[in-house]
Amino acid sequence: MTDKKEQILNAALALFAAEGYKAVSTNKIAKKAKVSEGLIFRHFENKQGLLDAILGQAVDRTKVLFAPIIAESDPKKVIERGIRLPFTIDEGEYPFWKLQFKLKWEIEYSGAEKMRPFIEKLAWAFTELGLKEPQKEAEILNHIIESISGGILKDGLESQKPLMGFLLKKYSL
Amino acid sequence: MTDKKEQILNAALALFAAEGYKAVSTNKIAKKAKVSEGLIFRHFENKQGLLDAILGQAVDRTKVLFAPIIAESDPKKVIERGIRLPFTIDEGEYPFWKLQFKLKWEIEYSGAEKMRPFIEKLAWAFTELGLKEPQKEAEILNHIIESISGGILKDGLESQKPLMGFLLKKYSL
DNA sequence: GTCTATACGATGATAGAC
DNA sequence: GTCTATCATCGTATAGAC
Repeated sequence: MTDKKEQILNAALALFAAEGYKAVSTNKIAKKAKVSEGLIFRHFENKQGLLDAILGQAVDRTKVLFAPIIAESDPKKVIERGIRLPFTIDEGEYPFWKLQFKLKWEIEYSGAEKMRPFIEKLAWAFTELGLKEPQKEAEILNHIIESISGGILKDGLESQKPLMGFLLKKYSL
Repeated sequence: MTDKKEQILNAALALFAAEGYKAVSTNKIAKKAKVSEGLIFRHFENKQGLLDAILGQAVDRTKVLFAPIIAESDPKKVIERGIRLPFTIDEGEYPFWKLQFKLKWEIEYSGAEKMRPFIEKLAWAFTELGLKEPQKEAEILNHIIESISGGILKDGLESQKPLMGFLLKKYSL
């Protein structure tokens, strides 16, 4: 944590999440990390390498996030946990997830791939519950969850909170 | 159309939508528009002014887009048109709307304001149809429509098309 | 591992001629 | 209205000393 390499990573994540990848200069990162600018290039070769280092965690962090849902064997609980998911993210992790949403539009960077296991699990749950078109139910619910997540990341938890209880009722949980 | 100012506007819109505001240089815009770089600053003062000129249309274009829905007096038709909306956007307008989505994350730029009349109309429709929590129903449907729109803009119409018929059924239309 | 100094192309923007 | 030439600054990246 007091390691300079860590400081660079933390500063870069915070700045990229707040202002975007292109908008942030290595100079700015160095200043925020209280480190010389050259050190960034020693550790990460170039600016892209710095972004890659941050993004390298994304696959793992997404897996961790979805793990309890994937492991769940009760279909109703799968839906419930899915709906609750965006509301249970630790605020300290907001910058990281905000960066994922930003990059989805700033560069091509496919976040869709990482959602697949989650969507499939939702589809499985809807199948178990006897819904007619489980795959499409799953995709719609995923759309809702993704859009709500975006809303939380952009406008704060409070802006979306009323929707959680409503959704749980709507999916009769 | 053959007007140089128009050429700049068109080139800038296409490039901003494809690569983002920060990522595109005035030099690149000038080359695409087949115009001298200096002319951009004669017409728009600075790069931000060029973006503002493009964004100036956003409020009006959004109004035009929602106008038929706002004017609709049959609540069922309101829901139906809302669901169909993202699927009926002219492909030639994709760059413009893609830019709106991009900027929502690249700069603060509130697109939320412009959606309000639409959400309120949905809420009115759900009220007419006797739903328990029309306001929340409206916000959820808006989330779905927004996320689907994003999907179309990012991955193409085909990626989302199967969901339209399903949604119409789900809302029993 | 870390810092200072610096190369050098790109970028937003201006001045002046036509 | 439009172009060419030009500028100051910023941005990424490297070299070399400690």
